[in-house]
Amino acid sequence: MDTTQLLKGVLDLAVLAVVDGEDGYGYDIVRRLRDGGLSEVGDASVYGTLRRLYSAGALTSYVVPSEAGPHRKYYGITPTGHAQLKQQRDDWTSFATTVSALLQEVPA
Amino acid sequence: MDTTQLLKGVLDLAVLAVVDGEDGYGYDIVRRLRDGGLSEVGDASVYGTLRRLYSAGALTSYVVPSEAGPHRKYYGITPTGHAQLKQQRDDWTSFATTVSALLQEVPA
DNA sequence: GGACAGTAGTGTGCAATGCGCAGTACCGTG
DNA sequence: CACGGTACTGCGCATTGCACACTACTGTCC
Repeated sequence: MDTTQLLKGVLDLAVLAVVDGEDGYGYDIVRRLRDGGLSEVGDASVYGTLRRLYSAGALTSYVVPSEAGPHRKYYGITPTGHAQLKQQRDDWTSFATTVSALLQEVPA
Repeated sequence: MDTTQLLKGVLDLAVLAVVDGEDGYGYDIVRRLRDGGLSEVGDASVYGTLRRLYSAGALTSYVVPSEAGPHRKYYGITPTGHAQLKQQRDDWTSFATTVSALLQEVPA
């Protein structure tokens, strides 16, 4: 099965939600998402999303020089990002409700 | 707000679900989807989806000559389509559950 | 009778986005 | 000092929803 298409439009939301809990860096965020159930998410997708959200002003970033390994680019959420998270969470909720309702319209 | 991206991967499912209840033609299906809550769905998207599903063998089609207006191309679901519907419905349900859970991981 | 609105379907090109893959860089271990 | 693991970046691709333009048929109103 291919949940790729379902991810579209939700990855932003998922990333924001994860970062909203606690700042994180790319690799870590990928792990958190996978642990959270989005096991099929690709790392490149997450990095791309982080960059996009950063460009949009939804995230801040600061580099923490390596302690063991390469540097880590941490991301934190901005007020803009928080607003976006809230908005998209509402969108998602109402959308999910609508779709679920549509699916149940069929009794037999 | 823009639910465009959310629609991706769900339109197939929505169309299958609607047709599963009763055969329908493009214009009619668009109306049913909009009435069902997907108010922002574009007509071209639905026609495109119908063609795609038909090519994939998930739908049959038969033309009913006009009674009042141009001809109508009706679509019905095939066993293949039914299987796909079932599969995608499960995918959706589990995906929606996962995402909802992710979103609630953040208490504050 | 002819312009026009409404219904129904098709084709084209575009934009967004997730992904695979390759590449870079840094660390500790054998 | 080669190698595997961690961390990040860049490139090109495929899918898919959408706007827009176009065809075609019917009934209505002037």
